[in-house]
Amino acid sequence: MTNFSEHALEVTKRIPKGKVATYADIAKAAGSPKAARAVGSALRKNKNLIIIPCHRVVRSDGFVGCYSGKGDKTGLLVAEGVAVVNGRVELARYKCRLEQIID
DNA sequence: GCACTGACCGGTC
DNA sequence: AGACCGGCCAGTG
Repeated sequence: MTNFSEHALEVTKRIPKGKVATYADIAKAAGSPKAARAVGSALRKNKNLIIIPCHRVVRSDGFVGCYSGKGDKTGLLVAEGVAVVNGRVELARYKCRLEQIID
């Protein structure tokens, strides 16, 4: 596991229940604002899937995006109280500030 | 070390 | 508003 992955996963872990964060924001928090893709790669390859709420990570537009796991992110989000409409969430409502959850 | 891939983003058409 | 295109970055063969 590289430093970037660790950081990205660590941040993802801290996303509060019922909230979501964008890949771009996580990338920013990880140290590379443009590395949104890399964040996705890290989450896809990571083995800590069980301890990481990767389903709380959505795209900048609010679209849920893809998911390597079995269940679907959309369903999990709805189960946590995050309204998902047409495969997307209301960022204005559920997006959380990573700056505040990072120490 | 090069080249391809991918859970992406932003700007244009 | 919706679709398209190129460019990001890190990981893997």
